[in-house]
Amino acid sequence: MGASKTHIFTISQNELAQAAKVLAHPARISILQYISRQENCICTDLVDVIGLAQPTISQHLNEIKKIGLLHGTFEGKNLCYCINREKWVALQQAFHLFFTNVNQNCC
Amino acid sequence: MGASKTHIFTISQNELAQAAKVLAHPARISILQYISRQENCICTDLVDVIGLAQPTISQHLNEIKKIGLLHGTFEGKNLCYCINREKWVALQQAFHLFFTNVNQNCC
DNA sequence: ATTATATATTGCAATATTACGATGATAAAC
DNA sequence: GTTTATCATCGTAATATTGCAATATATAAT
Repeated sequence: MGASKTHIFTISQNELAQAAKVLAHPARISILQYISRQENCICTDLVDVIGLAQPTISQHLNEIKKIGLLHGTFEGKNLCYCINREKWVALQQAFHLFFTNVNQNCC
Repeated sequence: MGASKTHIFTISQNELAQAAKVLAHPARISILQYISRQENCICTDLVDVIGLAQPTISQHLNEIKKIGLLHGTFEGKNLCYCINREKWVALQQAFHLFFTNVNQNCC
């Protein structure tokens, strides 16, 4: 096969896994950390800072955008990406709950 | 290429991404949740409960083991898997730090 | 209008992941 | 010793991910 059998799991299991997948690449970790340190952020910066080709950065940004963690607004020719704080906090909470629940019932 | 360029990122970025990758599959989320609800856990149970073939479950368990999140001890012919609480708490802390740091500096 | 700059999209190659049948290893039960 | 039960490993097919060159798009600057 090769594809995950998502249908045999719950929605929240799939959602958490999906979110984890976005964080499952050092480039995307690095991108999120960099954006959080800037007032705003343009792709060119990321290409220089991170050291991957422009299309690759663009793809990674898209992965992060897909789960609603980023929103970008064009300011002229520059695209300023920003973290969606609401979504960020929600995700943080989801991970927190998972870690806490598993740990509390742990054998 | 197809392989991540891990060498251009920091150790902690790679480690967090690596851990996220382990959580990036609903089967592994489900396995961890199930083990936490049991006194201990044997592979056969997981095969029945989750609904994936035994070799597939075994592979997923191995992924989780690789980052030290599980330790299994044989009790006769049964292998009892247990969550490594120390490692679990350390991972929880790593995710907590990441989420908090990014959020605090967020634009 | 033309050129330069910034980002997205397409197409493709290399590699990784997911899943399972078949087989192997080990220990309990008989 | 043979059978049964439990788990791991091997081999392999299907699919997903990663990365980049080439190209497209869109705005700014000239």
